Amino acid sequence: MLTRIMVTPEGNDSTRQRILDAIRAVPRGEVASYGGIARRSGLPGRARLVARVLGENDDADLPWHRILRADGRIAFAAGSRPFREQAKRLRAEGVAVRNGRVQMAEAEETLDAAVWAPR
DNA sequence: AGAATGACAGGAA
DNA sequence: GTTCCTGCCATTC
Repeated sequence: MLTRIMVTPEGNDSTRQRILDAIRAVPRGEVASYGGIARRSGLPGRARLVARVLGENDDADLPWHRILRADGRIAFAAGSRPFREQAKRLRAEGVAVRNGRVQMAEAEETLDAAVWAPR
């Protein structure tokens, strides 16, 4: 039916797939923001969608721990179980985590270069 | 239909 | 440097 085709917004699986791919593209030892992933997925301004997809994800191989808020803070409540787990995984990759946050200004640029730079 | 919620972001204070 | 407030998007009550 036409209605069915026309109504499909973006909550479909292909959109989620693009987001997951962008997350998988983040190199080990690097980090990215929710908004950054959204932008690279062709979905500027939909950081919260990225967060939702991550929350519903069940793939153990997905590097979910490399995704932080734009200011470098871990998105989970400080001290919570997932919060500690994320900090642990990041440090395991050599990422400095200080008071639940990392300096990601440089990391973002480095990442952009790694992902987008032609050379 | 209106309000509340959340792994967000950006700018103001 | 931080904390606060507003805007956003999608989903759930």
